[in-house]
Amino acid sequence: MIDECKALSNETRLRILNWLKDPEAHFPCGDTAELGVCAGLIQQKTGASASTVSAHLAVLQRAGFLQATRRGQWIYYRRDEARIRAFAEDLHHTL
Amino acid sequence: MIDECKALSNETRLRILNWLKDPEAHFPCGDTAELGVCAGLIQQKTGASASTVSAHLAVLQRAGFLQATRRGQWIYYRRDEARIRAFAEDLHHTL
DNA sequence: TCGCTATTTCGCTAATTAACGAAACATACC
DNA sequence: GGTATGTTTCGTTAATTAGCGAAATAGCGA
Repeated sequence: MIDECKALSNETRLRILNWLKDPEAHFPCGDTAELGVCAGLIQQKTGASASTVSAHLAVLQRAGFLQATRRGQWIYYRRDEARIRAFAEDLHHTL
Repeated sequence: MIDECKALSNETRLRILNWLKDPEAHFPCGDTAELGVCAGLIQQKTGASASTVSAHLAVLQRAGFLQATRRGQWIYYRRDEARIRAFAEDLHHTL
């Protein structure tokens, strides 16, 4: 629970999660098939450096909110909706 | 939302919130009338220093999770259930 | 293998958080 | 006012987080 709360304690990471809720709308010129959105597009949209965004994505992945799939030199990220929902409900019950 | 998530990103603070869910059960030898639990009892139960616990309680108060009432030299803390519930639901909708 | 692109990891700096003991402040009593 | 207790604030140290640029790694095509 603490890792998840820490993952959500950052504006950029909240934004990324929100964008990935509706990839087609937020990444119109990207191939956002069921694999998700590639790291490069996410990086561009945040306006931060590639290394910073990579670290953010890693935090979100470690918290269980994102799943990653490598396809060649591209890595696609998508939300793990089940984990996100489970966390939200768990938190609701814990508080 | 970020302040709230940060407030929850600490084991001791989570514990305090949980204890204050049911004050009578967790603080049996304390006067836990509707004012809540006095800071000294909370401090003792955490096992941390008074200054540390004071800082934790301040974080929880700033996040809106706790309300404080001073009665003479004692300060009593209680949960703000409405704010806690609102945050949990807001988070649920945001994620 | 080389050159290129995509991405992560590393090294660094700066800011924030966590914890403590001491000092300061708030309240009460004699 | 002096003393005592409860609590917060301050000053300090240590750990963690945030962000960057450079270096390293991963994958691809010629």
